[in-house]
Amino acid sequence: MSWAGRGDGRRGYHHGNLREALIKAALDLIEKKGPAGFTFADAARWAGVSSAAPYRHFRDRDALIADVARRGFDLFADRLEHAWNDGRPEPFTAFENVGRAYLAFAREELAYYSAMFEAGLSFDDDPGLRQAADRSFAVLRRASEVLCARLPSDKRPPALMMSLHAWALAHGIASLFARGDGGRRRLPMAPEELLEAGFLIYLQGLGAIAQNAPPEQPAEPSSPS
Amino acid sequence: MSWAGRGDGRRGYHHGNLREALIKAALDLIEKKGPAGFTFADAARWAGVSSAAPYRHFRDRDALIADVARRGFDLFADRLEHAWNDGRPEPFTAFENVGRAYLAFAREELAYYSAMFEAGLSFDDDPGLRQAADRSFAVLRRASEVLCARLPSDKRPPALMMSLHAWALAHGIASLFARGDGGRRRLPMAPEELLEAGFLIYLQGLGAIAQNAPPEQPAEPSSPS
DNA sequence: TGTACATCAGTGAACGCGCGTTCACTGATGTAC
DNA sequence: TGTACATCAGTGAACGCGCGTTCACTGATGTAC
Repeated sequence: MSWAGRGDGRRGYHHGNLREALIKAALDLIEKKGPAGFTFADAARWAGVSSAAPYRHFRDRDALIADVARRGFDLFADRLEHAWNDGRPEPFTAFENVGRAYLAFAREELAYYSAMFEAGLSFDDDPGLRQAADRSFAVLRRASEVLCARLPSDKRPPALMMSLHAWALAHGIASLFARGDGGRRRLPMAPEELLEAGFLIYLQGLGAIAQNAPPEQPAEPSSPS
Repeated sequence: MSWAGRGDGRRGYHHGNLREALIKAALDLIEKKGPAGFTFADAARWAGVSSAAPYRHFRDRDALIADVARRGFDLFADRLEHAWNDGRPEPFTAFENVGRAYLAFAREELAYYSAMFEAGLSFDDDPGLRQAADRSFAVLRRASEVLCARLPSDKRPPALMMSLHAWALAHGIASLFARGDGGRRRLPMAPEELLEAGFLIYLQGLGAIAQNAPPEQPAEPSSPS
Protein backbone atom coordinates (compact mmCIF):
# COMPACT_ATOMS: atom_id res chain seq x y z
CA MET A 1 0.00 0.00 0.00
CA SER A 2 2.41 2.62 -1.17
CA TRP A 3 -0.37 5.19 -1.23
CA ALA A 4 -0.62 5.11 2.54
CA GLY A 5 2.90 6.30 3.22
CA ARG A 6 5.00 3.95 5.26
CA GLY A 7 2.44 1.17 5.03
CA ASP A 8 2.65 0.28 8.70
CA GLY A 9 -0.44 2.21 9.66
CA ARG A 10 1.56 5.02 11.17
CA ARG A 11 2.73 8.02 9.30
CA GLY A 12 4.71 11.14 9.91
CA TYR A 13 3.83 14.71 9.28
CA HIS A 14 3.41 14.05 5.60
CA HIS A 15 0.88 11.58 4.40
CA GLY A 16 2.72 10.27 1.43
CA ASN A 17 -0.13 10.01 -1.02
CA LEU A 18 -3.05 11.94 0.29
CA ARG A 19 -4.56 12.56 -3.09
CA GLU A 20 -5.03 8.88 -3.73
CA ALA A 21 -6.19 8.29 -0.19
CA LEU A 22 -8.88 10.94 -0.56
CA ILE A 23 -10.14 9.32 -3.72
CA LYS A 24 -10.29 5.98 -1.99
CA ALA A 25 -12.13 7.65 0.86
CA ALA A 26 -14.60 9.18 -1.54
CA LEU A 27 -15.27 5.82 -3.14
CA ASP A 28 -15.81 4.23 0.23
CA LEU A 29 -18.13 6.96 1.45
CA ILE A 30 -20.09 7.25 -1.78
CA GLU A 31 -20.63 3.52 -1.71
CA LYS A 32 -21.99 3.73 1.82
CA LYS A 33 -24.03 6.90 1.70
CA GLY A 34 -24.40 7.87 -1.92
CA PRO A 35 -22.86 10.87 -3.65
CA ALA A 36 -25.16 13.23 -1.75
CA GLY A 37 -24.06 11.98 1.65
CA PHE A 38 -20.40 12.36 0.93
CA THR A 39 -18.62 15.29 2.57
CA PHE A 40 -15.17 16.74 2.29
CA ALA A 41 -14.70 16.62 6.03
CA ASP A 42 -15.61 12.97 6.10
CA ALA A 43 -13.05 12.17 3.47
CA ALA A 44 -10.34 13.94 5.46
CA ARG A 45 -11.30 12.04 8.59
CA TRP A 46 -11.28 8.77 6.68
CA ALA A 47 -7.79 9.50 5.46
CA GLY A 48 -6.67 10.38 8.99
CA VAL A 49 -5.81 13.94 8.16
CA SER A 50 -6.97 17.37 9.28
CA SER A 51 -9.98 18.88 7.58
CA ALA A 52 -7.85 21.52 5.92
CA ALA A 53 -5.48 19.09 4.26
CA PRO A 54 -7.69 18.12 1.29
CA TYR A 55 -7.52 21.71 0.04
CA ARG A 56 -3.91 21.08 -0.93
CA HIS A 57 -5.16 18.62 -3.54
CA PHE A 58 -8.68 19.56 -4.57
CA ARG A 59 -10.33 22.91 -5.04
CA ASP A 60 -13.43 21.67 -3.28
CA ARG A 61 -15.75 18.77 -2.76
CA ASP A 62 -17.07 18.85 -6.31
CA ALA A 63 -13.59 18.74 -7.75
CA LEU A 64 -12.94 15.56 -5.82
CA ILE A 65 -16.16 13.94 -7.01
CA ALA A 66 -15.45 15.00 -10.56
CA ASP A 67 -12.05 13.34 -10.32
CA VAL A 68 -13.67 10.17 -9.03
CA ALA A 69 -16.14 10.27 -11.91
CA ARG A 70 -13.37 10.81 -14.42
CA ARG A 71 -11.45 7.84 -13.13
CA GLY A 72 -14.68 5.89 -13.15
CA PHE A 73 -15.24 6.60 -16.82
CA ASP A 74 -11.67 5.65 -17.59
CA LEU A 75 -12.06 2.36 -15.78
CA PHE A 76 -15.45 1.86 -17.40
CA ALA A 77 -14.00 2.41 -20.85
CA ASP A 78 -11.23 -0.08 -20.08
CA ARG A 79 -13.70 -2.70 -18.96
CA LEU A 80 -15.94 -2.25 -21.98
CA GLU A 81 -12.93 -2.26 -24.27
CA HIS A 82 -11.67 -5.45 -22.71
CA ALA A 83 -15.09 -7.05 -23.04
CA TRP A 84 -15.37 -6.03 -26.66
CA ASN A 85 -11.93 -7.44 -27.34
CA ASP A 86 -11.88 -6.09 -30.89
CA GLY A 87 -14.96 -8.06 -31.77
CA ARG A 88 -13.51 -11.42 -30.91
CA PRO A 89 -14.37 -14.20 -31.02
CA GLU A 90 -17.25 -12.89 -33.06
CA PRO A 91 -18.92 -9.47 -33.05
CA PHE A 92 -22.30 -10.54 -31.81
CA THR A 93 -20.91 -12.48 -28.87
CA ALA A 94 -18.45 -9.69 -28.18
CA PHE A 95 -21.28 -7.17 -28.08
CA GLU A 96 -23.09 -9.31 -25.55
CA ASN A 97 -19.95 -9.35 -23.50
CA VAL A 98 -19.92 -5.58 -23.56
CA GLY A 99 -23.48 -5.56 -22.23
CA ARG A 100 -22.53 -7.92 -19.43
CA ALA A 101 -19.54 -5.78 -18.60
CA TYR A 102 -21.80 -2.73 -18.44
CA LEU A 103 -24.07 -4.36 -15.89
CA ALA A 104 -21.19 -5.86 -13.96
CA PHE A 105 -19.66 -2.42 -13.63
CA ALA A 106 -22.87 -0.91 -12.31
CA ARG A 107 -23.11 -3.68 -9.75
CA GLU A 108 -19.52 -4.03 -8.67
CA GLU A 109 -18.31 -0.47 -8.95
CA LEU A 110 -21.36 1.16 -7.46
CA ALA A 111 -19.41 4.10 -6.10
CA TYR A 112 -17.87 4.92 -9.46
CA TYR A 113 -21.20 4.39 -11.18
CA SER A 114 -22.95 6.77 -8.79
CA ALA A 115 -20.31 9.43 -9.20
CA MET A 116 -20.49 9.07 -12.96
CA PHE A 117 -24.22 9.10 -13.46
CA GLU A 118 -25.92 10.30 -10.31
CA ALA A 119 -23.78 13.03 -8.85
CA GLY A 120 -25.27 15.66 -11.11
CA LEU A 121 -21.91 16.73 -12.48
CA SER A 122 -21.85 19.05 -15.44
CA PHE A 123 -19.93 17.57 -18.32
CA ASP A 124 -19.78 20.89 -20.10
CA ASP A 125 -17.57 22.50 -17.48
CA ASP A 126 -15.01 19.74 -17.32
CA PRO A 127 -13.31 18.74 -20.57
CA GLY A 128 -11.39 15.90 -18.92
CA LEU A 129 -14.57 14.40 -17.60
CA ARG A 130 -16.36 14.74 -20.88
CA GLN A 131 -13.45 13.17 -22.69
CA ALA A 132 -13.38 10.18 -20.38
CA ALA A 133 -17.14 9.76 -20.74
CA ASP A 134 -16.85 9.98 -24.50
CA ARG A 135 -14.19 7.31 -24.49
CA SER A 136 -16.61 4.96 -22.75
CA PHE A 137 -19.34 5.63 -25.24
CA ALA A 138 -16.92 5.28 -28.13
CA VAL A 139 -16.54 1.59 -27.35
CA LEU A 140 -20.25 1.06 -27.84
CA ARG A 141 -20.10 3.20 -30.91
CA ARG A 142 -17.32 1.23 -32.55
CA ALA A 143 -18.86 -2.08 -31.65
CA SER A 144 -22.12 -0.94 -33.24
CA GLU A 145 -20.29 0.03 -36.38
CA VAL A 146 -18.85 -3.42 -36.72
CA LEU A 147 -22.23 -5.02 -36.18
CA CYS A 148 -23.92 -2.66 -38.61
CA ALA A 149 -21.33 -3.31 -41.28
CA ARG A 150 -22.43 -6.92 -41.36
CA LEU A 151 -25.96 -6.03 -42.32
CA PRO A 152 -27.07 -5.90 -45.94
CA SER A 153 -26.82 -2.26 -46.93
CA ASP A 154 -30.57 -1.83 -47.45
CA LYS A 155 -31.23 -2.76 -43.83
CA ARG A 156 -28.27 -1.02 -42.29
CA PRO A 157 -29.29 1.41 -39.55
CA PRO A 158 -27.11 4.32 -38.49
CA ALA A 159 -24.47 2.90 -36.16
CA LEU A 160 -24.85 5.89 -33.90
CA MET A 161 -28.51 5.13 -33.38
CA MET A 162 -27.80 1.52 -32.64
CA SER A 163 -25.18 2.42 -30.08
CA LEU A 164 -27.58 4.86 -28.41
CA HIS A 165 -30.21 2.16 -28.20
CA ALA A 166 -27.77 -0.26 -26.67
CA TRP A 167 -26.51 2.34 -24.23
CA ALA A 168 -29.99 3.37 -23.17
CA LEU A 169 -31.17 -0.20 -22.71
CA ALA A 170 -28.12 -1.17 -20.70
CA HIS A 171 -28.28 2.00 -18.64
CA GLY A 172 -31.99 1.58 -17.98
CA ILE A 173 -31.59 -2.00 -16.84
CA ALA A 174 -28.59 -1.11 -14.74
CA SER A 175 -30.33 1.81 -13.05
CA LEU A 176 -33.59 0.05 -12.41
CA PHE A 177 -32.49 -3.47 -11.61
CA ALA A 178 -28.79 -4.04 -11.42
CA ARG A 179 -27.58 -1.47 -8.94
CA GLY A 180 -25.23 -2.81 -6.35
CA ASP A 181 -27.03 -1.25 -3.44
CA GLY A 182 -29.96 -3.62 -3.41
CA GLY A 183 -32.25 -0.63 -3.08
CA ARG A 184 -33.92 -1.29 -6.36
CA ARG A 185 -36.73 -3.48 -7.60
CA ARG A 186 -36.84 -7.21 -7.76
CA LEU A 187 -36.68 -8.91 -11.08
CA PRO A 188 -37.84 -12.41 -12.06
CA MET A 189 -34.63 -12.96 -14.00
CA ALA A 190 -31.01 -11.88 -13.98
CA PRO A 191 -30.47 -8.38 -15.37
CA GLU A 192 -27.94 -9.88 -17.75
CA GLU A 193 -30.56 -12.20 -19.20
CA LEU A 194 -32.98 -9.35 -19.60
CA LEU A 195 -30.42 -7.27 -21.44
CA GLU A 196 -29.27 -10.10 -23.62
CA ALA A 197 -32.82 -11.07 -24.58
CA GLY A 198 -33.69 -7.48 -25.38
CA PHE A 199 -30.67 -6.97 -27.52
CA LEU A 200 -31.23 -10.25 -29.33
CA ILE A 201 -34.77 -9.23 -30.21
CA TYR A 202 -33.48 -5.86 -31.33
CA LEU A 203 -30.95 -7.45 -33.67
CA GLN A 204 -33.58 -9.75 -35.05
CA GLY A 205 -35.63 -6.67 -35.78
CA LEU A 206 -32.77 -5.29 -37.81
CA GLY A 207 -32.61 -8.51 -39.74
CA ALA A 208 -29.11 -8.99 -38.43
CA ILE A 209 -29.77 -12.52 -37.34
CA ALA A 210 -32.32 -15.21 -38.05
CA GLN A 211 -35.61 -15.01 -36.22
CA ASN A 212 -35.84 -17.16 -33.10
CA ALA A 213 -32.30 -18.40 -33.43
CA PRO A 214 -29.17 -17.00 -31.93
CA PRO A 215 -26.52 -16.54 -34.57
CA GLU A 216 -23.72 -18.94 -35.18
CA GLN A 217 -20.45 -17.85 -36.70
CA PRO A 218 -21.69 -16.09 -39.87
CA ALA A 219 -18.77 -16.96 -42.10
CA GLU A 220 -16.84 -13.66 -41.81
CA PRO A 221 -18.14 -11.57 -44.71
CA SER A 222 -16.32 -8.27 -44.43
CA SER A 223 -14.90 -7.78 -40.98
CA PRO A 224 -12.06 -5.27 -40.74
CA SER A 225 -10.29 -7.57 -38.29
CA MET B 1 -55.13 29.23 -4.62
CA SER B 2 -57.06 27.69 -1.79
CA TRP B 3 -53.96 25.92 -0.55
CA ALA B 4 -52.38 29.19 0.45
CA GLY B 5 -55.01 30.20 2.93
CA ARG B 6 -56.75 33.48 2.18
CA GLY B 7 -55.16 33.74 -1.22
CA ASP B 8 -54.27 37.38 -0.83
CA GLY B 9 -50.67 36.68 0.07
CA ARG B 10 -51.26 37.44 3.71
CA ARG B 11 -52.31 34.92 6.24
CA GLY B 12 -53.10 34.75 9.91
CA TYR B 13 -51.64 32.56 12.53
CA HIS B 14 -52.76 29.44 10.73
CA HIS B 15 -51.51 28.76 7.27
CA GLY B 16 -54.58 27.11 5.86
CA ASN B 17 -52.97 24.32 3.93
CA LEU B 18 -49.38 24.01 4.95
CA ARG B 19 -49.11 20.39 3.96
CA GLU B 20 -49.82 21.17 0.33
CA ALA B 21 -47.64 24.25 0.44
CA LEU B 22 -44.71 22.20 1.70
CA ILE B 23 -45.12 19.74 -1.11
CA LYS B 24 -45.17 22.56 -3.62
CA ALA B 25 -42.08 23.95 -1.96
CA ALA B 26 -40.35 20.60 -2.19
CA LEU B 27 -41.14 20.36 -5.89
CA ASP B 28 -39.84 23.83 -6.49
CA LEU B 29 -36.64 23.27 -4.54
CA ILE B 30 -35.97 19.81 -5.96
CA GLU B 31 -36.36 21.21 -9.43
CA LYS B 32 -33.83 23.92 -8.68
CA LYS B 33 -31.26 22.05 -6.63
CA GLY B 34 -31.98 18.36 -6.98
CA PRO B 35 -33.28 16.02 -4.29
CA ALA B 36 -29.95 16.20 -2.49
CA GLY B 37 -30.00 19.96 -2.17
CA PHE B 38 -33.47 20.10 -0.74
CA THR B 39 -33.74 20.83 2.99
CA PHE B 40 -36.59 20.86 5.45
CA ALA B 41 -35.69 24.34 6.61
CA ASP B 42 -35.74 25.63 3.06
CA ALA B 43 -39.19 24.23 2.50
CA ALA B 44 -40.47 25.96 5.63
CA ARG B 45 -38.93 29.24 4.54
CA TRP B 46 -40.43 28.88 1.08
CA ALA B 47 -43.84 28.37 2.63
CA GLY B 48 -43.35 31.40 4.85
CA VAL B 49 -43.54 29.48 8.05
CA SER B 50 -41.27 28.82 11.02
CA SER B 51 -38.80 25.97 10.75
CA ALA B 52 -40.68 23.99 13.35
CA ALA B 53 -44.02 24.07 11.57
CA PRO B 54 -43.35 21.30 9.03
CA TYR B 55 -43.06 18.80 11.88
CA ARG B 56 -46.82 19.08 12.34
CA HIS B 57 -47.24 17.45 8.95
CA PHE B 58 -44.22 15.28 8.20
CA ARG B 59 -42.09 13.14 10.45
CA ASP B 60 -38.96 14.42 8.74
CA ARG B 61 -37.41 15.45 5.48
CA ASP B 62 -37.48 11.94 4.05
CA ALA B 63 -41.18 11.59 4.77
CA LEU B 64 -41.83 14.72 2.75
CA ILE B 65 -39.76 13.51 -0.17
CA ALA B 66 -41.44 10.12 -0.03
CA ASP B 67 -44.81 11.83 -0.22
CA VAL B 68 -43.66 13.83 -3.22
CA ALA B 69 -42.45 10.64 -4.87
CA ARG B 70 -45.73 8.87 -4.13
CA ARG B 71 -47.71 11.67 -5.69
CA GLY B 72 -45.30 11.65 -8.60
CA PHE B 73 -45.93 7.97 -9.24
CA ASP B 74 -49.66 8.54 -9.04
CA LEU B 75 -49.45 11.35 -11.56
CA PHE B 76 -47.10 9.29 -13.70
CA ALA B 77 -49.54 6.38 -13.72
CA ASP B 78 -52.36 8.72 -14.70
CA ARG B 79 -50.36 10.14 -17.58
CA LEU B 80 -49.32 6.73 -18.86
CA GLU B 81 -52.85 5.44 -18.48
CA HIS B 82 -54.22 8.39 -20.38
CA ALA B 83 -51.66 7.91 -23.14
CA TRP B 84 -52.45 4.22 -23.42
CA ASN B 85 -56.14 5.03 -23.63
CA ASP B 86 -57.13 1.38 -23.47
CA GLY B 87 -55.14 0.61 -26.55
CA ARG B 88 -56.99 3.04 -28.78
CA PRO B 89 -56.91 3.85 -31.57
CA GLU B 90 -54.72 0.82 -32.06
CA PRO B 91 -52.39 -0.93 -29.64
CA PHE B 92 -49.15 -0.24 -31.43
CA THR B 93 -49.84 3.47 -31.76
CA ALA B 94 -51.12 3.57 -28.21
CA PHE B 95 -47.91 1.97 -26.96
CA GLU B 96 -45.90 4.61 -28.75
CA ASN B 97 -48.00 7.23 -27.06
CA VAL B 98 -47.12 5.67 -23.71
CA GLY B 99 -43.45 5.97 -24.59
CA ARG B 100 -43.85 9.60 -25.51
CA ALA B 101 -45.74 10.22 -22.29
CA TYR B 102 -42.89 8.62 -20.36
CA LEU B 103 -40.33 10.95 -21.86
CA ALA B 104 -42.60 13.97 -21.57
CA PHE B 105 -43.02 13.26 -17.88
CA ALA B 106 -39.28 13.05 -17.31
CA ARG B 107 -38.82 16.35 -19.09
CA GLU B 108 -41.74 18.35 -17.78
CA GLU B 109 -42.05 16.98 -14.28
CA LEU B 110 -38.38 16.91 -13.50
CA ALA B 111 -38.93 17.41 -9.79
CA TYR B 112 -41.31 14.49 -9.50
CA TYR B 113 -39.08 12.37 -11.67
CA SER B 114 -36.05 13.10 -9.49
CA ALA B 115 -37.92 12.34 -6.31
CA MET B 116 -39.19 9.10 -7.80
CA PHE B 117 -36.01 7.73 -9.28
CA GLU B 118 -33.06 9.62 -7.88
CA ALA B 119 -33.79 10.36 -4.26
CA GLY B 120 -32.62 6.95 -3.13
CA LEU B 121 -35.88 6.14 -1.38
CA SER B 122 -36.43 2.63 -0.20
CA PHE B 123 -39.55 1.15 -1.69
CA ASP B 124 -39.53 -1.69 0.79
CA ASP B 125 -40.18 0.51 3.79
CA ASP B 126 -43.11 2.37 2.31
CA PRO B 127 -46.04 0.31 1.07
CA GLY B 128 -47.88 3.34 -0.23
CA LEU B 129 -44.91 4.36 -2.33
CA ARG B 130 -44.39 0.87 -3.64
CA GLN B 131 -48.05 0.59 -4.53
CA ALA B 132 -48.02 3.85 -6.47
CA ALA B 133 -44.86 2.78 -8.29
CA ASP B 134 -46.42 -0.57 -9.11
CA ARG B 135 -49.46 1.16 -10.52
CA SER B 136 -47.23 3.04 -12.95
CA PHE B 137 -45.50 -0.10 -14.08
CA ALA B 138 -48.82 -1.93 -14.38
CA VAL B 139 -49.78 0.32 -17.28
CA LEU B 140 -46.74 -0.81 -19.24
CA ARG B 141 -47.45 -4.35 -18.21
CA ARG B 142 -51.03 -4.34 -19.42
CA ALA B 143 -50.13 -2.60 -22.65
CA SER B 144 -47.48 -5.25 -23.26
CA GLU B 145 -50.03 -7.97 -22.68
CA VAL B 146 -52.30 -6.56 -25.33
CA LEU B 147 -49.45 -6.28 -27.79
CA CYS B 148 -48.23 -9.77 -27.03
CA ALA B 149 -51.67 -11.22 -27.47
CA ARG B 150 -51.58 -10.13 -31.09
CA LEU B 151 -48.53 -12.19 -31.86
CA PRO B 152 -48.79 -15.71 -33.20
CA SER B 153 -48.48 -17.97 -30.19
CA ASP B 154 -45.20 -19.53 -31.31
CA LYS B 155 -43.52 -16.12 -31.29
CA ARG B 156 -45.20 -14.72 -28.24
CA PRO B 157 -42.70 -13.52 -25.64
CA PRO B 158 -43.58 -13.22 -21.96
CA ALA B 159 -45.46 -9.96 -21.59
CA LEU B 160 -43.58 -9.22 -18.40
CA MET B 161 -40.29 -9.37 -20.22
CA MET B 162 -41.54 -7.11 -22.95
CA SER B 163 -42.77 -4.55 -20.46
CA LEU B 164 -39.43 -4.63 -18.66
CA HIS B 165 -37.62 -4.02 -21.93
CA ALA B 166 -39.89 -1.12 -22.74
CA TRP B 167 -39.50 0.32 -19.26
CA ALA B 168 -35.72 0.02 -19.28
CA LEU B 169 -35.36 1.54 -22.73
CA ALA B 170 -37.64 4.45 -21.90
CA HIS B 171 -35.97 4.97 -18.55
CA GLY B 172 -32.50 4.81 -20.04
CA ILE B 173 -33.32 7.33 -22.73
CA ALA B 174 -35.07 9.58 -20.24
CA SER B 175 -32.18 9.49 -17.78
CA LEU B 176 -29.44 9.96 -20.33
CA PHE B 177 -31.00 12.33 -22.82
CA ALA B 178 -34.42 13.62 -21.94
CA ARG B 179 -33.97 15.07 -18.48
CA GLY B 180 -35.49 18.47 -18.08
CA ASP B 181 -32.44 20.00 -16.47
CA GLY B 182 -30.38 20.25 -19.61
CA GLY B 183 -27.47 18.77 -17.69
CA ARG B 184 -27.29 15.74 -19.87
CA ARG B 185 -25.74 14.86 -23.18
CA ARG B 186 -26.63 16.17 -26.56
CA LEU B 187 -28.37 13.93 -29.00
CA PRO B 188 -28.53 14.17 -32.80
CA MET B 189 -32.27 13.44 -32.71
CA ALA B 190 -35.25 13.92 -30.45
CA PRO B 191 -35.37 11.45 -27.57
CA GLU B 192 -38.86 10.57 -28.70
CA GLU B 193 -37.60 9.55 -32.10
CA LEU B 194 -34.86 7.48 -30.56
CA LEU B 195 -37.32 5.65 -28.35
CA GLU B 196 -39.83 5.12 -31.10
CA ALA B 197 -37.22 3.79 -33.51
CA GLY B 198 -35.85 1.46 -30.87
CA PHE B 199 -39.20 0.09 -29.98
CA LEU B 200 -40.14 -0.35 -33.60
CA ILE B 201 -37.05 -2.40 -34.26
CA TYR B 202 -37.79 -4.41 -31.14
CA LEU B 203 -41.29 -5.22 -32.33
CA GLN B 204 -39.97 -6.17 -35.72
CA GLY B 205 -37.64 -8.52 -33.94
CA LEU B 206 -40.59 -10.17 -32.28
CA GLY B 207 -42.22 -10.59 -35.67
CA ALA B 208 -45.02 -8.38 -34.49
CA ILE B 209 -44.86 -6.17 -37.53
CA ALA B 210 -43.45 -6.37 -41.02
CA GLN B 211 -39.76 -5.65 -41.47
CA ASN B 212 -38.91 -2.13 -42.57
CA ALA B 213 -42.50 -0.97 -42.54
CA PRO B 214 -44.42 0.63 -39.75
CA PRO B 215 -47.62 -1.27 -39.14
CA GLU B 216 -50.94 -0.22 -40.51
CA GLN B 217 -54.14 -1.30 -38.86
CA PRO B 218 -53.55 -5.05 -38.75
CA ALA B 219 -57.14 -6.07 -39.36
CA GLU B 220 -58.01 -6.81 -35.74
CA PRO B 221 -57.20 -10.48 -35.39
CA SER B 222 -57.94 -11.30 -31.77
CA SER B 223 -57.92 -8.13 -29.73
CA PRO B 224 -59.89 -8.25 -26.49
CA SER B 225 -61.11 -4.72 -27.25
C1' DT C 1 -77.06 33.18 20.04
C1' DG C 2 -73.56 33.16 23.23
C1' DT C 3 -70.03 31.10 26.08
C1' DA C 4 -66.57 27.73 27.73
C1' DC C 5 -63.44 24.72 26.51
C1' DA C 6 -60.69 21.22 23.88
C1' DT C 7 -57.98 20.72 20.09
C1' DC C 8 -55.27 21.99 16.47
C1' DA C 9 -51.56 24.30 13.97
C1' DG C 10 -48.77 27.60 14.31
C1' DT C 11 -44.51 30.56 16.85
C1' DG C 12 -39.87 31.75 18.10
C1' DA C 13 -36.07 30.90 20.85
C1' DA C 14 -32.77 27.75 21.79
C1' DC C 15 -29.56 23.80 21.36
C1' DG C 16 -25.91 20.91 19.48
C1' DC C 17 -23.85 19.58 15.43
C1' DG C 18 -21.01 19.14 11.46
C1' DC C 19 -19.66 21.31 7.42
C1' DG C 20 -16.79 24.35 4.51
C1' DT C 21 -13.20 27.38 4.58
C1' DT C 22 -9.37 30.40 6.04
C1' DC C 23 -5.19 31.35 8.47
C1' DA C 24 -0.64 31.60 10.35
C1' DC C 25 2.08 28.03 11.49
C1' DT C 26 5.53 24.08 11.15
C1' DG C 27 7.61 19.66 10.12
C1' DA C 28 9.59 17.14 6.24
C1' DT C 29 11.80 16.88 1.88
C1' DG C 30 14.66 18.02 -1.91
C1' DT C 31 18.38 20.57 -3.86
C1' DA C 32 22.28 23.86 -4.73
C1' DC C 33 26.64 24.61 -3.45
C1' DT D 1 29.47 14.75 2.77
C1' DG D 2 27.54 18.46 5.04
C1' DT D 3 24.93 22.69 5.34
C1' DA D 4 21.55 26.35 4.14
C1' DC D 5 17.57 27.25 2.29
C1' DA D 6 13.29 27.03 -0.62
C1' DT D 7 9.34 24.55 -1.21
C1' DC D 8 5.89 21.50 -0.18
C1' DA D 9 2.24 19.26 2.46
C1' DG D 10 0.64 18.96 6.47
C1' DT D 11 -1.52 21.07 11.40
C1' DG D 12 -4.96 22.82 14.52
C1' DA D 13 -7.59 26.52 15.94
C1' DA D 14 -11.02 29.41 14.62
C1' DC D 15 -15.02 31.35 12.16
C1' DG D 16 -19.71 31.74 10.35
C1' DC D 17 -23.35 29.19 8.71
C1' DG D 18 -27.42 26.56 8.17
C1' DC D 19 -29.57 22.44 9.38
C1' DG D 20 -32.46 19.38 12.24
C1' DT D 21 -34.93 19.14 16.24
C1' DT D 22 -37.13 20.19 20.72
C1' DC D 23 -39.78 22.99 23.77
C1' DA D 24 -43.11 25.66 26.17
C1' DC D 25 -45.99 28.75 24.32
C1' DT D 26 -50.18 30.88 21.96
C1' DG D 27 -53.53 32.25 18.50
C1' DA D 28 -57.37 30.30 15.81
C1' DT D 29 -61.00 27.12 15.11
C1' DG D 30 -64.68 24.02 16.04
C1' DT D 31 -68.11 22.19 19.04
C1' DA D 32 -71.06 21.07 23.12
C1' DC D 33 -74.32 22.96 25.76
